[in-house]
Amino acid sequence: MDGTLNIRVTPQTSAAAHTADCAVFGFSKGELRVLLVQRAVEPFSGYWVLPGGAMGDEERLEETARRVLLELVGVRDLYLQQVATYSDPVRHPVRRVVTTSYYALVKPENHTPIARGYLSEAAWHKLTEVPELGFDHNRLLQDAHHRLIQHLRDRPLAFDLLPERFTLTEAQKLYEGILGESLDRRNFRRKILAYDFLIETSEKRAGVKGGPILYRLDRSALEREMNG
Amino acid sequence: MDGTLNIRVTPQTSAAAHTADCAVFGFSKGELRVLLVQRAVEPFSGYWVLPGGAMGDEERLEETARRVLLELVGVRDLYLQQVATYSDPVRHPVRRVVTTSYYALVKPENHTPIARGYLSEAAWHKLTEVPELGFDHNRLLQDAHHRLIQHLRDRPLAFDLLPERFTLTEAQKLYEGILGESLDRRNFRRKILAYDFLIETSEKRAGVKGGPILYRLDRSALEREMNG
DNA sequence: ATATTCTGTGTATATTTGACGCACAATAGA
DNA sequence: TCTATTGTGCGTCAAATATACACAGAATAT
Repeated sequence: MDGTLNIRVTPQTSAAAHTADCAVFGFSKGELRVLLVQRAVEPFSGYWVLPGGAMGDEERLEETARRVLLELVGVRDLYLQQVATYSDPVRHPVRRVVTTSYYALVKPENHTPIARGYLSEAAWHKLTEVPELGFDHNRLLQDAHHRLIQHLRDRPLAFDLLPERFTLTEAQKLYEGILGESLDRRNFRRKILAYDFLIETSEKRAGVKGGPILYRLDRSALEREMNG
Repeated sequence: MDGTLNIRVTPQTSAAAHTADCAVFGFSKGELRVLLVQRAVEPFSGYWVLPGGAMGDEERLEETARRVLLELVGVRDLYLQQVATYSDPVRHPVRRVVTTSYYALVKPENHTPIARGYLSEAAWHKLTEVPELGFDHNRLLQDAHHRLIQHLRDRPLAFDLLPERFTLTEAQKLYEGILGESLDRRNFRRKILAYDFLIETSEKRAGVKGGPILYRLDRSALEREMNG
């Protein structure tokens, strides 16, 4: 695709590498966390960054993101969403790298991240205590978080972060953690039950005062809600 | 349909070309239109597509989009927004091309598109009468339109398409054209005036029954609204 | 047992949204 | 010039939605 009046010689064969970077969010101990990895090689050796990797020749970017996460945290993500593409020519100090960012949602307690390859560490960080990241990843992370909040406001989709059975209070804590604000218990309950993809089970959670009812997700109803 | 068998070994050095494609929306004669160009070369010779071009070596994708539009329709866009990145390995039949789509808003009456380079035609099409496009551009267009509507629902940003002074009815027609639905005149008025970036002028529009009041945009207030 | 803590439910109020009627202004046509 | 027509400007009323808040019951802790 050309047709320019530019004097540029080879815009066609511009060969920037393309990567996919993932903001993997997880919720544990009442806080939203993000999975970061620490680089052991230059550039930005010693810096924490979002996990990412180069797009393969036969791969779509989403597949790249999925593969990278699989290799790193050994999990098939429950939710993966494209956020944006960053193409500043000097965002990578060595060579030109265009990156497309995704956000993902996983359950941290299920997956202990392992540092592999060029990484020296991999760990969950509280979103409120994220250090200065390598490259432009602070910005990527910020944009991804904004997008997550935006999506969550429209339609409930964070249920993948909850266990198979959960109480409404647990769901509320999850929402509060992601949205970063506290919600009224009764209003949250009413609103979330207004959708009809929560199924009340006959079980109650033991060890908690009040004996809260356990709910489970009606996946088919959720699908309908997401599409319709 | 192919030609290039990839024997590439290292996914790191993957060198897919990267383009920016633009869904340029314009509003005229009460309808939302999109700027399409007709290809005169293979692949998809004779097909209409979204205007686009290859990213230059020193260019960010948004600059590419801006440059392509400048070269094609000779206009500095009023609004340009990234939509998504498409990376299906076979979305381009000849070689691998990743594309990032943008949508733009311009005033059609100000700019007569000119077909240049590899193009045989360039014209505004009613959004309701878009033909089968080359590549995956029907999908790109659809996604861009969705994004536009989404943005318009959140915050008013289509005022750039209006003349310096305009009546509320003109603004309403614009919204209706983009959203594809009719709105109640009085409710629209109330809602749009609830924001405070419309300044009532002392002038009235002549030649129109009712003598409607002309408004103008308070750019600084709009900025505040968009950011805050 | 008794106090404590958390869950579950209802209700009253304020705000936002949607539908609609009517008078006035400017034009168009006789 | 006078009248009909058409579109604007403004207000009202009802429905839906969001927000704030109070109390009873269940399970736990002492």
